[in-house]
Amino acid sequence: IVCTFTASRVSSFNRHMRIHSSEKPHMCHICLKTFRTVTLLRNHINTHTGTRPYKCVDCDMAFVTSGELVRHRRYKHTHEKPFKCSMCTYASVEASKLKRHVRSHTGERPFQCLLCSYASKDTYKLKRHMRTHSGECYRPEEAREDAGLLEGS
DNA sequence: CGTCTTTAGCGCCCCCTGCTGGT
DNA sequence: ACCAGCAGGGGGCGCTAAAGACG
Repeated sequence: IVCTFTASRVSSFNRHMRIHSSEKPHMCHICLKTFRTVTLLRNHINTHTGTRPYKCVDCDMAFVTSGELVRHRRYKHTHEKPFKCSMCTYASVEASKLKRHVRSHTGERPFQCLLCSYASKDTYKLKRHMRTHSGECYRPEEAREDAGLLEGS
């Protein structure tokens, strides 16, 4: 594996290289999940305890991380939308939302249903679609065969 | 070097809307 | 006409991980 990291400092490079190891020395005493840094662990424990140190000054919402607060403020208060679509006037608070939006231009449908020919532009639409397969008389093998997805059949 | 902050990303859920087929 | 089911587009938040910044 060739690591293309281009950090200017050796210390940053050394830290980066640690992500290639599975070393996660900091364990949550509640759920036993482990984390690479104490900061990550602290944030995680806050999700257990309900501690939300980052409070919005314009409403009563509060968040575990500063990033969540910034995003909330963009959505609800500042309406800053840094991610602009190059093909229309759409703009979004989050990059992932822009990515999802762009698929409405390109028609790309990366999320294929394994049981029929339907494919979705985002993960949740596929999940929602899957509910239509969960009715009575549902037989996955038959459905896969119908979709031409069973090998040797 | 360790910690805090910022940025990036995935996931989950919900809402509104339009289409379609059954009644 | 009305309604239910379904998919498209999008808003908002939960949480984790990596990189940047700093004492």
